[in-house]
Amino acid sequence: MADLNPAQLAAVEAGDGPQLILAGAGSGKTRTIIHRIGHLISARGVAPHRILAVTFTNKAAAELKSRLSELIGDDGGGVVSGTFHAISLRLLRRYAEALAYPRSFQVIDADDQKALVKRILKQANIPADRLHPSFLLGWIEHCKHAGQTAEQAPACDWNGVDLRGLYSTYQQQLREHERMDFSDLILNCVLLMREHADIAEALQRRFDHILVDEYQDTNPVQHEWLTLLCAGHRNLTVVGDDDQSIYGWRGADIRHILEFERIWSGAGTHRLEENYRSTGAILDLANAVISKNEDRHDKSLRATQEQGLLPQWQVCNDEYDEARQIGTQLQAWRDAGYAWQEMAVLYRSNRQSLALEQILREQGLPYRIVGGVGFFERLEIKDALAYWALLNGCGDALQLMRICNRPKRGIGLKGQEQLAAQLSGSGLRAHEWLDLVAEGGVGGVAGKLAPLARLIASLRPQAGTLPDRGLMALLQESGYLDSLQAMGELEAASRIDNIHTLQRYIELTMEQEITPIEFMDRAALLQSGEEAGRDDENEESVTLMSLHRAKGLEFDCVVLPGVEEGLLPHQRALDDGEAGIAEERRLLYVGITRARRHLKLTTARVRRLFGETHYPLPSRFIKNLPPSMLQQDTPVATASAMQNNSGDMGVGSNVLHPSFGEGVIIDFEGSGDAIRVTVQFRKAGIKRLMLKYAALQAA
DNA sequence: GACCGCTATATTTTT
DNA sequence: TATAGCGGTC
Repeated sequence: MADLNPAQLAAVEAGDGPQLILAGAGSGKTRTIIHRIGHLISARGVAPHRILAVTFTNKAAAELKSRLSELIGDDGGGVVSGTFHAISLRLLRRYAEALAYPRSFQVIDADDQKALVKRILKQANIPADRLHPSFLLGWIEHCKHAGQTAEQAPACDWNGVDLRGLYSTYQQQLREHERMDFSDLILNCVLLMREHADIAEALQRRFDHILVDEYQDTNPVQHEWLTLLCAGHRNLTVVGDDDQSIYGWRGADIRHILEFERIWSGAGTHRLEENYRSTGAILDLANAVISKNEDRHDKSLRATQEQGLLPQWQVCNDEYDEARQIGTQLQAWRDAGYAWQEMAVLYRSNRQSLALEQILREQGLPYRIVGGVGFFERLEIKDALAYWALLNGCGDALQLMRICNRPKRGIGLKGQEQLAAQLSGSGLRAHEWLDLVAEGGVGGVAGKLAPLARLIASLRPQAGTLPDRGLMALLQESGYLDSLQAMGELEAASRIDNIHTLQRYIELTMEQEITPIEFMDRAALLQSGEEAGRDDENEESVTLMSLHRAKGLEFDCVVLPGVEEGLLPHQRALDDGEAGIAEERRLLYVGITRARRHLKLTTARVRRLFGETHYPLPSRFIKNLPPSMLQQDTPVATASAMQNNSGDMGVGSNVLHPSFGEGVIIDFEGSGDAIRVTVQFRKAGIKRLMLKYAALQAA
């Protein structure tokens, strides 16, 4: 451990009791956790299986495991590590019955969850304009994040609708379908411990040490989860950075890390402030930006790398100009010897990728967009998994309903209702019921399922054996694969390709001799195809993704487009007042600190969003920075601009614009070439214009 | 049951 | 401005 710095070493060797490790961006956070775990095992004699390491993503959990094995060998494998959700699910599998759930319950995904809420609202005859499904779901999630069951949730009347009642209905329906949603995984674990002292005690005795990564992102129910689990020993080590708390909108409460020392009396605090990632110039900018936030642990990153080049700030004409400038910059970095995969463009809103995509394609630069529909959320993957689950004897009613008419079997909405009623009336599990159907033991519409049921019954002996040929045979012979062809050749090919990826993943995973339901758990908790064996990470291409997705990653060269008022900070965050702006500032901080060597920020003078034209001001976050921190690069605009003599105009002047018509200036800002005016147009409303480019005339 | 056209909607989305 | 999903109609 000779290569740890003093602060890291102190954190690694800190004794029992609560420990807070404030780890700035690029300060060797993961190394420190791993070494601390290693220290607990080798120096303190803690048994590996009595250590629990909690993360937020599967990727982080996997990295932890592999680096731990690297450091301490086989013992690393004994450490229990996983996401909050994965660990919770494992506990719930064992104790589900205490919550009146069958042990074979499944996890419901976001799509099915939304469909369920929609159905509930429809049944209750509540139209979307009175209560929007996503609003209801958001409210329920909010309650769950706060650790509130339907009974404990606050009474809430929305347009005469009782939200708490609907929350309760939603839970009932989930239970009837034998499903839990993602938030339930955590909340139900907490309920288990709240309501069953014996289980709580057993779980509290299970681990001697708990370590949590990305602690700034914990929400109240996760906090309670941790509090309950380590109630016996209080050996809780949390690692995080309050300056990187960007999930407040998902219920994360930054106070858990800000007030850690108050919440956990006697806590030790360790600050990791030496940054091994970025150049000094990049860190100077990061520090300058984040220091404007008020509620934060006082710390600042120190560079260990060379000072490097100043980050650049470029003002562009519009989003297409911005994209072109970015393309030029990326090419310049490439010419300087950087690989494409060492570059990233990180934006606030996914919509920003549109113009970038278009221009980068025109310029012939390789890029990949991260985001969008996750692998396991794809239609064909969900279908294939439903078939697989039914084949392997763990499918449920939702899965049967999903595939009963795919391919077309002549079962319409009415038929599906009938099937659902028959199935639930039988009291059988879906696959048992299907066997009954195969034998011709069910009448009515169910008859239309008989061929499928018989096919499944005939293939079932092949299920669970390796190599697993059952699924592909089922999809082929049931006509499912053929039904994909109806979507067009290209699309069908890509979907079938995805199914083959799934097939490989199934075989790979089943080698570990896990049960079908455990396999379904993994699929439910995984979201990307990367982990499923599709590896486009190493592709030779520039990465385009949202700032949120970029947390935890690093690149040699980073571009942050759209550093503007309205986008960063986002308009919608401004409504949340100071707290909203602080989180947006942290988002910019996260973006800046992703860069190792080169950083470029851009701003557009004109940005079209949803068909509306905006004239954004540069972000407040980069205003009033010392001029030595950013190299401003503002080329002469190419727009056909009319030169105005601003001397003729001022606040109150009447003006005329060729497309917006008559208006009056209500604000004036800037000087020289950078004058912005805010104009109240009589018909077009308030617009901000760059005087130099606006064809604005004194009227 | 399929198709077409209208309309609602657009911040971020670790699980 | 772009798109997905829904509802109406054939």
